[in-house]
Amino acid sequence: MEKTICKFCNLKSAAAKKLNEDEICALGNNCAEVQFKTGDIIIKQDALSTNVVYVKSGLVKIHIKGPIKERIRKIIKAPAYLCLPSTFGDKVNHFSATALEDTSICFIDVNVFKQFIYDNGDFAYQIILDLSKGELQNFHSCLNNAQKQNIGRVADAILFFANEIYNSNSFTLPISRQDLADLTGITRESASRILTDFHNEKILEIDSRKITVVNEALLRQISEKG
Amino acid sequence: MEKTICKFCNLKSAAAKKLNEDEICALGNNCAEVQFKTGDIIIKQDALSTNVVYVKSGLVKIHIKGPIKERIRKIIKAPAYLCLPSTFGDKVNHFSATALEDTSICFIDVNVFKQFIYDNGDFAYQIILDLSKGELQNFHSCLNNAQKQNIGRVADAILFFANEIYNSNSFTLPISRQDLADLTGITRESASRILTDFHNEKILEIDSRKITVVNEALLRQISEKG
DNA sequence: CGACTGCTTGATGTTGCTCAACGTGCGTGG
DNA sequence: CCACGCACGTTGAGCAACATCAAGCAGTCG
Repeated sequence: MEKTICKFCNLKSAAAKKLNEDEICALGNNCAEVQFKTGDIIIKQDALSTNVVYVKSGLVKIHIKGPIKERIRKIIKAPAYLCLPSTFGDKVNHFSATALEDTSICFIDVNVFKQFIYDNGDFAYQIILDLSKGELQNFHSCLNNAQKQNIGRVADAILFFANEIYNSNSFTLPISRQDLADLTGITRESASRILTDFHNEKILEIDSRKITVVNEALLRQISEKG
Repeated sequence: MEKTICKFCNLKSAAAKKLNEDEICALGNNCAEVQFKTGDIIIKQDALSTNVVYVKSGLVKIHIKGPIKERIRKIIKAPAYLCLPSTFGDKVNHFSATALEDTSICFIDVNVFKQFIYDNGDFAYQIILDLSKGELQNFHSCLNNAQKQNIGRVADAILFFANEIYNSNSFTLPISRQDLADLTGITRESASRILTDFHNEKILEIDSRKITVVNEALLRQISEKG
């Protein structure tokens, strides 16, 4: 039965590790795991958010359709909760989520989740930690973006993929140039231009979506100088 | 004794209202109320954050010294918790807070606060709600700012003061032009220019820091169009 | 009264967006 | 199978928005 699935899951969140035997059973009974393929939409903006969404494995982009243009808020790597604030702060999703690679998602009944917060202080505290860290991170990225010019933002994005996502100087970009532009808040043309600039200055090796960071020191310098 | 102070305080946060008799006593015993005058620094960036900070009354600006220039993150009106994420997510403050008018602050021992989260599910849930709403709000303001041009941001700021802070079309700006610029992420000169533009176009009546919104509809339109 | 701060205004340079043209790969329908 | 539309990517030219630089003005404090 499903009961056992969560119990023996080795990809539990920090909060879920604090649950006791009974609670884990409750979680198993009110939780559904779903597989998504690259490009699949996981949750849709403005839809009712009736579940807590946990990314068990894979890679996801959080994006939002603004009044003017699409914006990618961030890229999330498993394991992580997706948009907890949406779930609690409001009834509807404030953004969409799309899988960037094959991804496993657990949908958890929000009432069960809420009950855990009420009953299990350890669990609640972990969630609060999670939210706090998320906000700090989010805030800093906002701040950085606001002060940097385009070249710095693109450098940031490249370093983010290299260091945070793939832990390698050589990787395949999981998104298109348009998406890269939406992620950094610039235009498709600017993104393209800057990438070729980086290539010309021997900072990156680029073969369509395959990217190798050649001169990381310089890239980091560009990122920091803005 | 201090015990009674919190108990009979009529400016309790939503979370504090969920505390029981004993907990309120504990709060009273581990909480210090301090008065700040306009311009006083309440907390300082990079200092250790050993207390939860609650704004009981008054007005506060949260600002951060970036690598390039000062940035004002937001203006907070009582009652509200200040930078909970900093307190839990990290040991040091990620920003400074300065009083914009005479302000009452309660410093609460973080361990007592933490204990409430562990022991009192209602309390924990209120904090989670608070954090969630904060993040959603924060996120939307980031998004807006990123897509808007200067004139729209200034319009935003004026509307914010008129509607959120003073609930009046006529008010005295509690900050300098430089601060307004830091708040909207533009230069002092641009802020100044845009204000006189608004004045010339009969959108605002301006007498140094005294501002009256004359044509709110148009201002709102400017804010929305970007 | 002079130094200083906060504010305003104009002139100039830079950044990055828009628009437009063009190449490429992919899927669809005749 | 080819023609066609379509999404994606690249490149160049022109222009609008802003920051920067520079100068000047009013109020204030020692």
